Order: sequence, then C-alpha cells, then structure tokens
Amino acid sequence: MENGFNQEMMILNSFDDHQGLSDVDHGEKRVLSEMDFFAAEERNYSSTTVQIKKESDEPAGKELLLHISTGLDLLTSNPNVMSENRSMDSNRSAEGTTTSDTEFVVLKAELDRMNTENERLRAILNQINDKYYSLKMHIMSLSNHQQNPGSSAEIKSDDRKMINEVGDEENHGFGINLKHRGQREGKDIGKTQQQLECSSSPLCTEEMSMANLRLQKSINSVQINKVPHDQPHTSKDLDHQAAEATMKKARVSVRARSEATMISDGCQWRKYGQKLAKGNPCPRAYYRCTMAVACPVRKQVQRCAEDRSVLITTYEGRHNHPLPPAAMAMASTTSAAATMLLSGPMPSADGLQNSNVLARNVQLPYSQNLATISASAPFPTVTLDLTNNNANIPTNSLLHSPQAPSPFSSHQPQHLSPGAGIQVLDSSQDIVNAATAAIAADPNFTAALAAAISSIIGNSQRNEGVVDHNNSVGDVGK
DNA sequence: CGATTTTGACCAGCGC
DNA sequence: GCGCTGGTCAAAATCG
Repeated sequence: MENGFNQEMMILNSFDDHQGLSDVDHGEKRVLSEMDFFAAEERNYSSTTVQIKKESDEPAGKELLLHISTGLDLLTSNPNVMSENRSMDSNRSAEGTTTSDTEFVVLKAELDRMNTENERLRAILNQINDKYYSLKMHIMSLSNHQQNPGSSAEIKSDDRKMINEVGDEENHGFGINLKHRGQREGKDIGKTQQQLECSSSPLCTEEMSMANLRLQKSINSVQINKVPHDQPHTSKDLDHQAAEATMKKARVSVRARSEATMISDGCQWRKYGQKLAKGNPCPRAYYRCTMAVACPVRKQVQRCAEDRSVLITTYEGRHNHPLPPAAMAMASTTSAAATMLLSGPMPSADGLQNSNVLARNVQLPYSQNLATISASAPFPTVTLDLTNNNANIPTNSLLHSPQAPSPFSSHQPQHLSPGAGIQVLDSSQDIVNAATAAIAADPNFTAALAAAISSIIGNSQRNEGVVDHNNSVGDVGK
C-alpha cells in the first residue's frame, strides 16, 4: 500500500530539489540549456497555513493543521512590495492615513492572492489524497482476492479469459519482436508480467518496481496456473516470450513545450548520436544515461515537426541504479505511464474491461488529451502530452480544481493511429498516473508546499500519523 | 586533460 | 538483392 503513496512522495521530493529550495546538492550535473521541466513559474510563495485531512489510517475527523512556511514572508516576499513598504514607511509620517490606506490595499490584495493560491493548492492536495485512497482500495481489493480462495478462483476464471484474449490480440493485432523466442522456459511465464511491468518502465528503478510487482502478484499466479512447469513450449508460450521481448522495448514519450534543447529530468545523459529522421526537419538526438556504468536507459529528444516549440522526449529502458530524488518525478511519471501501457486489463466504471491496451491505441482517462498509447508503432509507446494547452478540459477530469491550471492539453492527432481512441474510465492506476502527470506538469504547484507536504506526510507515515510540525516548518524555511 | 559533443560510418531491420 | 531508415559506434573536435 505504501508504494503508490511513496511514489507520490518521490514526486514531491523531486519538486523540492528542482526548485532549488533544498540545500542538498545531489551532485548532478545540470545542463545549462535544459528546460527545468518541473520548475514553478512563480516563487513568490509565502507563509501560510494548510489544513490537511489525512484520509488513510487516521480516525475520522483527525486533521493535520500545518503551518507551512514557504521560505518567504507573506507580505514582504515581493521585492516591489518591500520597496513600496519601505517607501511608505518613510512617507508615513508625512502623508498620514493616505499612505496607510494604500498600504492596506496593497497588503489586502496580496493576502487575497495568497488565499486564492492557498485554496487552489489545498484542492490539489485533496485530490491527491483522494487518488491515494482510491489506489489503496484497489490494492486491498487485489490482496483480498489473493487471500480468499473463492474469490481467487473467480479471478482466475476471468483473468484466464483475459490472458487468452491478450495472447490472441498480441498475435494478431500487434507487431511482435520475435528475437528472443524460445529462450525462456515455460515456468518463467509467471514472472513475465512482473518483468514486463518493470523492465519496460522507463526510468523505473528496482525499488519503484516493487510496487508494480506486488500489484501484479495475483495476476501472475493465474499465469503460472495456466502454464504447467513441465509443459513443453507451445505457440502461446513463445508468444508470451515474444511479447516480453516487445515489452522491454516499450517506450514512454513525453511532449512538453520548451525552447531549451532538453528537458531536465534529474538524470545525467550523454549524447551519443544525432540523426535526421524522415518527416521531420529537426534532428533527433540520442542520449544514454551516464549515472551508472552500463545503465541501459536511453532517450531520444526531438522537436515536433508541426510545432517546434514542443519538445518530444522518448525514454526507453530501465535504470540499473538508484535515482536521485530530482529524477524521481519524471521517473514516476514515465513509469506510471509505462505501467499502464503494459498492465493489461483496466477495470472501468461502466463495467467494461479493456483487456489489452497493447492491441489498440488507447486514449487514457482523466483527460481526453493527456496520455495516448500507440501500439501501431514498432514499439508500444505511451505519449504523455504535457504541452499545457488547456484547450478542452473535461469537467469530470480527475483534477477538477477550477483554479488549477491543468496539465492536460490538446493531443496532437499525429500520435493516434487510425482506429485510436478507446476511452478507458477511472481505475486506481489511472488515478495515480493522472496525479503523477498532473503534478509534474503543473507549473504552479509550489515547490515549497511540495517540500512541506512531503516532509509532513513522510513524517506522518513513519510516525503513524503523528506530525512533526517543527520539522516541517523548519525544513521548508530553509 | 578528462569529459562531452559532433559527425560520418557502420549495421540491422524492413519493404519492395 | 537492393535501397531506405533508424539506431549505434567511434574517432575527431570541442569544452571546461
């Protein structure tokens, strides 16, 4: 249960680092020309009070009342205001109440602005909590199925059917890389989906993979039952192995507006090639991760041909090393996206099941435009569109704060192959993905608040709900 | 001087 | 088999 939550925490921590509010230097080399992908546009945050209602394990009504200092004084954080204030102070004696009134108006306007911001952030925080709770329920449901033989049998029946569908659709609806056929024994198939989940998640580390492993446990048991260990290879075994090979090539593409040459995702990259790809006058740059020896993660960076202000970054592979907190935001986002890409069935609110997202192009939920899975490409690719166009935000999107700028944006139609557009409704994993991407893309999600909440919730996790107010405030104050 | 980038060559996959 | 394309390699150039 902690994994989904921790993932959110990792994101929050990463904000802290990206915003430069932490004194800790992670030693990562920053490319000057990089776009700071998760940077907030405004930093004139100030001290405020945030009321957090923890919905997980706390008794009903127990709330965390937090005073979050974002490092700047509420009414003096703006240099202009400060100078105005000084000026006003000097003139106060001379001009009397007129200056005082002006000051009051300025301060009140500032206070109103901060209150508005506060409300917006609170709404976002509540939504994150909602998603966390939803994910928790989902995982508990999976655990119950696993422990209850009756319900387990029920699942087995459904999942076996689903798996068969998956296999068939992989065979007929998807180009499969057959390179590694026959390399694995049938008994390994039970592990396949686990490995697919992780190995295909760009920027996914071993630790992050554990969450997915647990999530997939019950499904895996079904697959083990399906294929006896001593059974010789069948065509479906081979198909599973082929699918695994394909999964390892799964990619996550992130679209973001940037004039810089590369988005900052917290990792160190070394350019090893550049090519002019067909159909795009902008060259495609190839990078590999240099944070560890022989890290297999690579990424391609290319400007969108139709809109050159959009930078398309495509990740492939899985890190073989721990990631710095600064890299966790993108890692979580892409990992979640890839997990969704490969997670197979996604229960929907209308009772339907999308049995195999790989066989189709899927426009993911929580917005009409945020993420798209394309299976028609040589490799299964999920595209996260964070270009922040905000064109048409559905009223029922997960992040429905009226004041919150949405990361959801118009999706470029070129990402959709013919026949694309299956709408999948809410699931817990979807929610996590949505929250992850939304947080990552929301330029106004203040780093200070993120750091504070991260610290607070982290403490409450460790202390079973006991909040260390001093620590929270002190850390943020730095 | 080591690390990084550039850039042409090379290789593999794929379609015709 | 041939040509096109995407991806990678590696020597040279550049940078800090």
